[in-house]
Amino acid sequence: MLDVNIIRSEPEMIRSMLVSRNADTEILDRFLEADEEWRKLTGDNNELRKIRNKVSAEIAKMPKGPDKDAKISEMRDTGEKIKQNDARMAELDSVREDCVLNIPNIPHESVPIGKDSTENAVIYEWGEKRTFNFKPKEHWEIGEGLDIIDFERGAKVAGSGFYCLKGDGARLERALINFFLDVHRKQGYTEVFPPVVVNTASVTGTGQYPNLKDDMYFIEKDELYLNPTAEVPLTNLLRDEILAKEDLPILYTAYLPSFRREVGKHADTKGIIRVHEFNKVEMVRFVLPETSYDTLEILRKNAEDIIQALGLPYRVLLLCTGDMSFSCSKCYDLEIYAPAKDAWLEASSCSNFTDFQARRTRIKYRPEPHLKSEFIHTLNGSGLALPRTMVAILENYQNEDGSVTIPEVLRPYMGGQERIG
RNA sequence: GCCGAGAUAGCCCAGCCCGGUAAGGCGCGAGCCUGGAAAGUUCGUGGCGGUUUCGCCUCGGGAGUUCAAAUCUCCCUCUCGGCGCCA
Repeated sequence: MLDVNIIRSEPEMIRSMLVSRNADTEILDRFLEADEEWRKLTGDNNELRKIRNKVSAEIAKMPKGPDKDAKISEMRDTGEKIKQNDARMAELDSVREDCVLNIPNIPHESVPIGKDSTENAVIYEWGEKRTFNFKPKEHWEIGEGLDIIDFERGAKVAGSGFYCLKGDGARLERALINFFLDVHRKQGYTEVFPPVVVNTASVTGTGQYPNLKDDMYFIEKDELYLNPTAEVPLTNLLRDEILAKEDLPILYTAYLPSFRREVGKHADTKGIIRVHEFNKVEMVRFVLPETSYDTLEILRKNAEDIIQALGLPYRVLLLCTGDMSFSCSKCYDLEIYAPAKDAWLEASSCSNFTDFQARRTRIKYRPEPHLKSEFIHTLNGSGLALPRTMVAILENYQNEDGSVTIPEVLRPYMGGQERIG
């Protein structure tokens, strides 16, 4: 959510921002129109209330009689007028809120202008792509060959888009989760195990609601959403809190299953690249505003360290305005190389949300004692999404006989085992 | 699921029965005092707008009654306790 003062004072900047993000500008005009009338009525009612407060105090002190009755009757009309204005303001306010909740964050000046993912900037590549002296298999072939991924039975239990890991596959998943969390703990994050369901206030706070609401699983009876990303519960842990300046930065990490309905998305339906339920380890940072862009670089490094430790080739993308998600002002994607299709898989997204989420969640700090509290900045990065890391490991570490070598850093988590199969 | 008790400023808490400017304490900050500190004392310490001394809003959320609601009525949410059920 943007500061409404910015929308009022620089509407043309907001308009061109919306265009650069492929968003509809009609929302801006709707806001400005509603806001103008709302502000006028606010002023009117302020004035009417002032009169009513004053006269009510006089009434309290007046003796019974026609003078008093006249005042009361007068104030009855004033009260009626206030009530009418309030009703109109409530209408306008819901328009304003609807608009402001649907206006995306303002991209940082370093973000390239572009219409879609083809215009993202590749910052650099890391690692050597392995050369194979045989034709590398797809991850699902490897997984099924080793009986460590079971698509059919996963679908039997929960439906299409759900899968099951077995044996060393399940152990590898657990090893990765533990490894990721251990690394992040050493990087300074506090490990958290939050709820897997989140309420509407939480998904509104981080910006998934309303614009991504159809992509989340919703439990109607309890009005709860299945967690779409641990960014939601982690960020909302501190919702409506005023933090002490000396407590910042606050760093949380969590392993949590994530659920996405993936409506209308038909690419990558084979394998585990795009599924409805996946595990993910997430990092969230609550920081002082002036440090957030430097922190984004650190956050990205925190995620990169993991991919490097696994020895997987990857590249860093700086997303352009047209491809960035709703809440962020700047975002890097980390894509791991998958040799079977000669493709890059997005395994991490590291974003600075500036005060956009903090404003929605009302997370503040006091710069100096007794000064006005201000919104903090929030950042979030995946470290990492499990299925795509699994794909990259299976494909990059596969051997000609169908077995998979376990990356060295994971072996301590698998009882010293060196290969699967 | 049933019954009961609660929700008031950063924190604690009074006011509610009986409607009329939200009291007090803690913590924090500033001034006075002091050689310095403590103690003492004065002031400040929710939000928005205007910017000297002003106004409006704010008592978990919403609706209602009233000239006037923290206070009365109704609905909802959350917390705590008891009972029930339960991995």
